[in-house]
Amino acid sequence: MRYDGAVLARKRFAGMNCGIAQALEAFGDWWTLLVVRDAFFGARRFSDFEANLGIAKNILSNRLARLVAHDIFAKVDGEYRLTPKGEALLPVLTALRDWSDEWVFGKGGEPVLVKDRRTNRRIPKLRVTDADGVEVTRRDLRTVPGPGASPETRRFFERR
Amino acid sequence: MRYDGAVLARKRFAGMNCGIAQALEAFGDWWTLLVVRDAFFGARRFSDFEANLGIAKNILSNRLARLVAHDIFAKVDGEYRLTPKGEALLPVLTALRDWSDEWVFGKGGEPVLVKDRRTNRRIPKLRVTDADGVEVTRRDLRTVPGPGASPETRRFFERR
DNA sequence: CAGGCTGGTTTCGTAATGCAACCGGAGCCT
DNA sequence: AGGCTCCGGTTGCATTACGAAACCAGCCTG
Repeated sequence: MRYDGAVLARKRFAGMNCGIAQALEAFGDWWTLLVVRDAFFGARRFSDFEANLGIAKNILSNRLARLVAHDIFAKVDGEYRLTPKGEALLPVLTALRDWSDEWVFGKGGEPVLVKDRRTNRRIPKLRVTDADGVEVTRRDLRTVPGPGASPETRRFFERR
Repeated sequence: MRYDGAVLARKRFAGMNCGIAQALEAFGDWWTLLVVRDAFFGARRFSDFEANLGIAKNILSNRLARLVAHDIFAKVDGEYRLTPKGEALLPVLTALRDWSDEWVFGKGGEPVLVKDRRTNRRIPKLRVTDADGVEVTRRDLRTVPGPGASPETRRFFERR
């Protein structure tokens, strides 16, 4: 299946001036992020993803095409490989797993553990910190328009 | 609209033995994470979300109900507030923004900047590190079944 | 008590999903 | 050559979810 650019563009956020919306445009549906996850686990071929996920072939085909279109996967020698842009999703996947380990499964209920291959020690949870490395919460943060802010975005922050 | 538990359950992954799938079960569609983002920006009332996102009322109603069902929001005095479980999504949102800032907008194109309220310095990007604080990549990692792994999950890792 | 605002629910057309069947090429046998 | 069987899809079609707009019920406010 060819990626026609319109999938998930129910209401297009492709032009939305927000990084989170942009990220969701690239992999913001049910399957897409699971496909990426499997790629991190080592899946490369169409049949790898198909077997691991139990996804319908047409949907898988569409999602892979989309990921290639977004330069998250590259198709070489009939295999789908993570690009640097795709590899850069590691913190996203890690944050999601951290969250569910803590709030869905709870301590001792983690279905998978991620360890350092050499030291065999667990990877610590991601922390949002200030420039000095001190952990911060939502209340310590201030969100301001950046250099790429649209007029609309600026207006939004002025209103607040 | 009442949350009937079936939304997004095209194929239910609610029981899937994977944290990422679990996270997606809670907020795995287009709008839901944007609703959460807006809550982090300070939105509390139905009309706040509606105005910021331009979302249809029925969809918003459904998503809010789902977020309440998943204990990410709590409805108190007619307002939707982030629970601790919801606040814990900060690293997820941060990871998504980090990624799009780097790979979609590029340096100097960031639509929004997140700063420390006191020091006014930017929050550094999230890094996946080993136990000593050294940044690691996908190739440094090994994924193993955890204490909560289902037999199916264990089999999957044995096969590899 | 008319009118407006908030916070929804209902209706209904449209778009995405997912199952199953089909298909074309490559690599074997024989 | 002829036929078998994977692999990697595409096509067709029924089902389901999504989303825009209309509607509605409570609560203020004048």
